Amino acid sequence: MDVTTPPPLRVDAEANRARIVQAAQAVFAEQGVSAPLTEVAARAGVGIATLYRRFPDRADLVAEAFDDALRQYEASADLALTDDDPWAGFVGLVERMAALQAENRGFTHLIQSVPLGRGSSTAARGSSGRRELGSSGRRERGYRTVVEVIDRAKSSGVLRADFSPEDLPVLTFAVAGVIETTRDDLPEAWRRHVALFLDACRPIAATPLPPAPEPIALQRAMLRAARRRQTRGQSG
Amino acid sequence: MDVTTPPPLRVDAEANRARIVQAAQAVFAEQGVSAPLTEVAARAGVGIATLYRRFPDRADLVAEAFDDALRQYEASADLALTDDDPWAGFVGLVERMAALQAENRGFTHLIQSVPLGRGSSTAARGSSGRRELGSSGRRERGYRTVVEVIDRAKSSGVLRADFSPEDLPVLTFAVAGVIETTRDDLPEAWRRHVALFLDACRPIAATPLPPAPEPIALQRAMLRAARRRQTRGQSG
DNA sequence: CAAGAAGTGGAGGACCTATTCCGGTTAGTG
DNA sequence: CACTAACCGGAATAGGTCCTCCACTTCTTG
Repeated sequence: MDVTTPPPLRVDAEANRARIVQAAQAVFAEQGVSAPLTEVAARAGVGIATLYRRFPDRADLVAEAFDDALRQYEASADLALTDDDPWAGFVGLVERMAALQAENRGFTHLIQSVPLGRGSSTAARGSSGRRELGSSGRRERGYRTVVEVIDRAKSSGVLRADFSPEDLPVLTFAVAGVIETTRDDLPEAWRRHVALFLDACRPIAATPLPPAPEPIALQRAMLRAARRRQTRGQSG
Repeated sequence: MDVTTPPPLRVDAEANRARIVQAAQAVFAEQGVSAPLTEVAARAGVGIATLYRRFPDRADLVAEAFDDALRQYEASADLALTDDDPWAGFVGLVERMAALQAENRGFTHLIQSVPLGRGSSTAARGSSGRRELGSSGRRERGYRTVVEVIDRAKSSGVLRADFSPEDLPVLTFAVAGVIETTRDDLPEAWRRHVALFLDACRPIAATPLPPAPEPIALQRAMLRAARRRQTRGQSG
């Protein structure tokens, strides 16, 4: 797939492209990925048509705009695995993920928008035009590391045995709900909810739980949510 | 305030009014309180103008449409207080509240839309035209009971001492986030998150927590969220 | 049963965003 | 420097929702 490399852009076009991505980062961070594209174009100082020519699909723009954030996610997972204390690593990971969501409104959307393993829009083009690891690949690798962090914590006995990797995406949805509602007036409210969640993760707190979500269904749910966000805005 | 009772409606108007409320219940439950009012009107079999004449403000319609749900909330709290086992009462309350959110998409919005103590749109009119306890009053009484449930559980030593009544509204936001994302593909996913939350509520799980939200700021956040939902839809 | 007050429906104006079209502009090349 | 392919910006088209206005209909009452 993708045997032909796209022709390089004219230098002015490449510059505009970069400015669009930069503007998108700012706008999406503030308003989420459903922000009006006209605003992205305006902030980039280009016409709306230019934006559409370069990114026919909003998802393409999103994927590229959040490459940095995704890198941080990846780094967070790696860092967690590095920690000598498996519990501290797990806690740090969970807290950093939530913090990323709080800092960057679009991160929540991204982490759901690019689930593990898709086919299309995988290759992102860097500012130089070289091919790089796409968002999808990055997200996938990140998730694999997360699973390792969880496994390590479980086998060290510091994380309850019935904890499931699928619990983290669900926490992501929950944190998104808290942040969405409290962003302006209680920007730190999510911390306490996360802290409670972490208390529940210790073996000593364990009581029987309802079954963890089916991974495939979870993925479907995330995809559907992403699609919803994309479709929205064009109406209500 | 409100010294003059509004004149009674014509019988056909009263019938239409009832049909609008009924339609609103169904539509809001399915789509949330930001659902297009044209759909409510259509399902009620009346013109859009009729709806607006009777409910100039969307919030008025919401308050009345969810009177039943609010009654269930109140009943849930009462029931929890009745339970012999303070812990079982608390657990039941939390689970029922989340279940109400899952069943009725608008409930989440309502419980945030009518916070403790406002002034206006307090008096709802029953189908007979009599004045009744308004949504606001109902919600306020319900919340008082919730606080009692929490206090009882804490003084019995079955609920961690640093638990705060404000943690429940925040849980509501979190559950809303989970349900919003998983409704179609994992309709039961919220149960596990709630179960984890409950595990965290036991004294044995307690570790130091970040401070609980300021009640006044929490209320502001809820109001703002309600306003956001109201303003939305007219654009994006 | 005949005013006339009360109520009704749907068209229309105001917003907002997405997406395309096209005449004008500019970087790159020989 | 001249020419062309690539590029650009903004206007225009296409939805979708909110809310108001107004000519028409239907209860109610004397």
